[in-house]
Amino acid sequence: MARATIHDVARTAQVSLATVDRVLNNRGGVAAKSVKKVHDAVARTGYVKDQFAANLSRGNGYRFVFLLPAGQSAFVRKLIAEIARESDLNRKDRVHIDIRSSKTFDPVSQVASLRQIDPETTDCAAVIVSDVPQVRAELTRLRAAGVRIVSLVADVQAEARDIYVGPNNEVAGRMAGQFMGRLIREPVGPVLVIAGSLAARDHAQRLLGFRQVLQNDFAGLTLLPVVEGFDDAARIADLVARTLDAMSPVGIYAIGAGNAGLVAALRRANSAFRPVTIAHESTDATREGLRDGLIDLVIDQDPGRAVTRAVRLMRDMADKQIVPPARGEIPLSIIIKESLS
Amino acid sequence: MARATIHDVARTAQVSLATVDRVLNNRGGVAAKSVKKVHDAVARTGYVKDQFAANLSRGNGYRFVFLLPAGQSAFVRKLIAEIARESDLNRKDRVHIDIRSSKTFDPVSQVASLRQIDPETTDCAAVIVSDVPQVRAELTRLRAAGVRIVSLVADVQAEARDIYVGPNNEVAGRMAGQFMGRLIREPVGPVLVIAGSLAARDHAQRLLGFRQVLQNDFAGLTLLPVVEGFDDAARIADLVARTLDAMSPVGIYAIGAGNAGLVAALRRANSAFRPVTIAHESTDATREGLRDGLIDLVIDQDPGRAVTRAVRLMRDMADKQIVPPARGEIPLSIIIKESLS
DNA sequence: AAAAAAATGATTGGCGTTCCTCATTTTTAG
DNA sequence: CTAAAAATGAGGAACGCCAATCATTTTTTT
Repeated sequence: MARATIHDVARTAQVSLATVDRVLNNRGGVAAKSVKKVHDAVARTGYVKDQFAANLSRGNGYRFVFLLPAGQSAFVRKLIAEIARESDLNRKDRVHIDIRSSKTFDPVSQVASLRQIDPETTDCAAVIVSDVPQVRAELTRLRAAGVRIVSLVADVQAEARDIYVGPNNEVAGRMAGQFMGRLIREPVGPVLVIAGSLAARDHAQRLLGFRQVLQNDFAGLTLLPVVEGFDDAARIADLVARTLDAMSPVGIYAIGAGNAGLVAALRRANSAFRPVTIAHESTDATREGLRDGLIDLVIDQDPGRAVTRAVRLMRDMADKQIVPPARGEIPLSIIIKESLS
Repeated sequence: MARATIHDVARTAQVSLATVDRVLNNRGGVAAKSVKKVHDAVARTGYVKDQFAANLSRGNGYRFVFLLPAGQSAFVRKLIAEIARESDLNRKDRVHIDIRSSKTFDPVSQVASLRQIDPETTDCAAVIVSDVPQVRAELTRLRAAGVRIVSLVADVQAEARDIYVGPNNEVAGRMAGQFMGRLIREPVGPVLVIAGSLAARDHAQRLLGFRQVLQNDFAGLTLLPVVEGFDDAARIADLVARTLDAMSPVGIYAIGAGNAGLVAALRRANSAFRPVTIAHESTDATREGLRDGLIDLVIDQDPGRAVTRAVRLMRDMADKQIVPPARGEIPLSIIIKESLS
């Protein structure tokens, strides 16, 4: 049996095609009882809109925007590559993706970029932005204008977006804590934590989770004062080198980016003892660290996956499907030396 | 600028629409120089087929078959649920998925099921089957008849399928080995390995990887003779209980399913000492084990992800896109107590 | 009961391909 | 050079839905 069409729905609902159309695309001006008749008929016939025909007819496809932090960070570069890839793969389905950028950690620049997004010509935007009032206001405005908003990688307040696509960062921190405690053969001593910026919501949440586990399960480990490295490799290298000398930490947890500095410092350290080191994101620097035994474990949020998922959900949202929040969660992967191919 | 259509291609190629169509859908009967003209025009205009229009016109959408092992294993149940979910999500895009099953580990039954697949009415099949000659022959026959074949979760010989979607199982085993060595505070003593069946290609590969790492990096750990549990919980429970008493292993690596038995045996064990335990797949049993501290770490191949990926690739293949083999690889995730939400 | 408003029906053209058929032109073979 | 074969052109119908317009019927208001 072929699939049901609006004709079938009209016939079983005993109304005209025009009325079915009015109901399905809620153009209004339909009596309540007719609406019900149509909905019943939809249920009875098992009608599902043929998205191909719909898109073909409407003419326009999917117009998406990705708004990313500017800059050369390995993570962002990877993200861009993945978006380009995804864009190619979806071109045959009329998906058009526009990549834009705003200054990292700069709400003013972010707001400016958001203002550039024209609700008339974009169906959905995936953004990596700061969770601050001005930005939230702008997001809310866009949503009101009909642009669906996806917060990517770093979440914002729930009211300011339609869905969050990314990992659960508190869980990430807890995993880091657990592995830290267990990979240190004798878990007693100071642990160094380097964040990018504690104003970034993802970093703050990782720290929170990490703290929880250390306090509960590994009382022997003490947290040195958390330092902010602002994802700057040189600064981090210096910082790590000095801490290694002064405090002899048994563990290092690098929450943010700039891990080339971390690896460099560890490589130069001339002590026989090497702290258990955990970092985030699979990049050239962290993979090199893993390979050479300088980093023990990397917690990765596969950007390819996040992008694929984001595009998928954007399509579904543009198709007016209901998207449950859980569908945005992407699992974290753990990478160790052995996972490198 | 709107996207190019075949009309644009025809115009810039200076040929008729009919010729463009003949070339693009290679119906033959076109002079070599016209073919070239068309291809050039495609390149020049940046023409990409509008899959919506194509599907609408052709009438039929995507007809896929999943062939799974029968039985009540938690993994298969989850797989089925994920396929159903994916099927729902894709219905609007005219994807129709048929789920069938064959007796587990039974090539004869598998061949029979494969024979049931009608090349006329199916575009692509994703199968979990044994990698044996009869099955391979049947797969090859199907491929020749125009059915694209995806080997799911467990691979088969490359010639017998179009692409493998699943994790790299040797890497999985290596990861297990590395964590085994590092999570045991003092890595000296015997390690118990339980496989489902060493005839299953995925299990054999995991064992291979595990062995490699233990031999190279953790010489203090010795492998007890590998036992086959045939994914049977009762048998495994008995086996584990007896080994715990007799050999006091410092580690247990459960390669296959039936982990309810493993957890039960560990729970009943009344020794103060508990071996470091690593298992595969996130199921009720393994999650319970993690939560209660009986299992230390689970290596998971997210079935949802495998299914999503499989469907995506099946669509791309049905659309006659070139699909690079690497796109089938799905990463492994590591689950510990802390990852449970 | 008449007038106004609301609801519904009927119909049309178009979206970009696919898959036809039939006519015409060009090339090749004899 | 003619006949046959090959290549090309021209055009139309269909796929299922959308977005209109205009006509007609039903309901509500005065």
